[in-house]
Amino acid sequence: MVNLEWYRTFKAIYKTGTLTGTAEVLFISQPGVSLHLSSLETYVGHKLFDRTGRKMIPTEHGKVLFNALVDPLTKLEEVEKNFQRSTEKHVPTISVGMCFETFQITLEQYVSTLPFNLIISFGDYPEMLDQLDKGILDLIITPKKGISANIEHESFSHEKIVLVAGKDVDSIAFKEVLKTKNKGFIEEWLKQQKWYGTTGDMEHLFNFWNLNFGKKPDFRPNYIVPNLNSIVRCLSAGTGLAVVPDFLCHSEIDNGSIQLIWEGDKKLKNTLYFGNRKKTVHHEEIDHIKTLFRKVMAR
Amino acid sequence: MVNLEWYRTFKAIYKTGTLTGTAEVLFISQPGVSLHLSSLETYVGHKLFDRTGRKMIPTEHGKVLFNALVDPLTKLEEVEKNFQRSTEKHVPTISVGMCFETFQITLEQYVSTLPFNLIISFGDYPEMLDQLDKGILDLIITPKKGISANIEHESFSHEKIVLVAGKDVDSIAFKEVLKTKNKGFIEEWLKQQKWYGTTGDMEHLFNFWNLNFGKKPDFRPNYIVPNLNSIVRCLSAGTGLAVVPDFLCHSEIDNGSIQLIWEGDKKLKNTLYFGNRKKTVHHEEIDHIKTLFRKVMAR
DNA sequence: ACACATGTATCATATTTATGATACATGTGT
DNA sequence: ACACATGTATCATAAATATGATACATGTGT
Repeated sequence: MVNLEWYRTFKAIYKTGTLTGTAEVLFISQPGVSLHLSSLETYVGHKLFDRTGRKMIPTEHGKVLFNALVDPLTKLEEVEKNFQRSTEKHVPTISVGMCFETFQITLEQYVSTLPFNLIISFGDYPEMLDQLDKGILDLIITPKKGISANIEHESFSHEKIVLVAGKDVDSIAFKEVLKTKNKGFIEEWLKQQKWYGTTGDMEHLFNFWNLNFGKKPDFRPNYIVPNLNSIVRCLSAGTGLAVVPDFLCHSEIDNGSIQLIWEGDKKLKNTLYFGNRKKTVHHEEIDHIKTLFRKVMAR
Repeated sequence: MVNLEWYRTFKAIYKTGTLTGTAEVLFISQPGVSLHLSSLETYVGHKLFDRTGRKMIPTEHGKVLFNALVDPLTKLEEVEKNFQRSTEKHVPTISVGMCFETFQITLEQYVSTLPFNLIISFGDYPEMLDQLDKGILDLIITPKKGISANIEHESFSHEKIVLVAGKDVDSIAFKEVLKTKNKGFIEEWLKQQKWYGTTGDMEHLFNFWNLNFGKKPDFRPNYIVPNLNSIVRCLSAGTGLAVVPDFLCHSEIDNGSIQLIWEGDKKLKNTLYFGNRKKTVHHEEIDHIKTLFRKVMAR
């Protein structure tokens, strides 16, 4: 098996052009460098440098190898810097998992202001929970609590799944229909309208329909757009209906570009939780993000 | 300095959960694994695993470290596979440098059909030439020849920098103006029109104007779009003028959605070259790409 | 053309690192 | 509660690796 140190030495030779220089850079002896290189050359089965008078010139194979490993190797060398036992703080990286739509209307606007690095990861909730436990994620925003003992959940807001419409939709007429309390009428009126949906999940629409009409919706949305925020933007154009979490369109409802026309007979409401490991070295950063969330969600 | 092998061992411990298992996976002894881990722990200054009865449980620091290094480390471990002295061929990766617009109208459509991996790199020509020499690129498409002895150039096509217009532009009128051969008239007529430009370089327009009017253009384009292909698409809508390389809009000119209204009094013409290292292990793949280019450029 | 500066390869030797043997620790099943 | 399976830590020792000294090679400047 190739010794990873050979790679480091190889890269340094490639950069410095001499074994002596490499030795100085890596704080090892020149014969050691020579040894590393010859070991690597033997291993890969190709000469990697042409030894000219003063300089090591990479061969074609050397160039190919170099390109194959510079990027990951450089990144790996960087890792060390973040772990030196030093007093100087380094900028940590926080990984947060949530659904795409939530990110767009909450954190996105603040990303550039964060005093640490951020990785947003989109995925489904059980997977996110697993990754949180494994340490791949540091914080998740989810409507479903997990059961792991290492993870603490904290509710911070609610989402209501509601029926919204563009401002040009005749909500007065719909109110009249609602007043009849006749499920058949209501359903029929709704099915007459133009509906929006997303490529991925129809979960909200299914649940909403199921809760209010006791069955699956027997129609397909007329327009399929990439995500829930696209729906909100489309509705803002004037017409159409969709079932979405209310917090995704608070501002649009407030300024009148979208109407909340029905919260449902039985209301569909989820609690939103923060989830993070109880033990974490990133409490400060996580709290920072939580604060931003609370600010955005409290309107 | 950390020994990169410690990382490999650390990752394996994280994955297997035991030192013994790690030893088997890495073909080293269990005490060796123990040594690597304790060395790494000493170095980073934190315990990385809790030793429970049967399993190594990563500590918070262990999780953070793991996340910091899995990706690059895994990639680095992959490198080895591509260099084993084996008879089985592996899929090579070819790096090609060219300008963004050229890529879009030539290679883009064939990318999925290539029997090798491809990395397209966009940059300026001198830099690309340098990277070609260093082995970071394997092939470049450029209008400027370099001088390095290791690099061979081959002309394969030409580009004419021409004045094009949307189909609704009154080219008959412009022909009349051209007939006057009065530079002032021509310039005036052109400046009356709506012009397109790109965010980045105005080089084509500058050169064209300079060659035909002996000065810099004293107006700014009315519409600034991201790249030359955007210009072509915008012009296809009907109106507007732009100076672009002809090969970017061959098909649009042919089908009449764009008019080539002036090649200039003095023609602005570049030769396009392939550039690659004379010594390369990727001749076959490079020839494949060259063939595609010749096919696209010959119309 | 020469001395010199710069750089690589090869030794014997020193140091580091890995190993096998084994003691010790902790869950598991009866 | 006990024996046993599974796993880690710690030795002395073996093997691998790194080092300093030095020979050798090749450009550079006078």
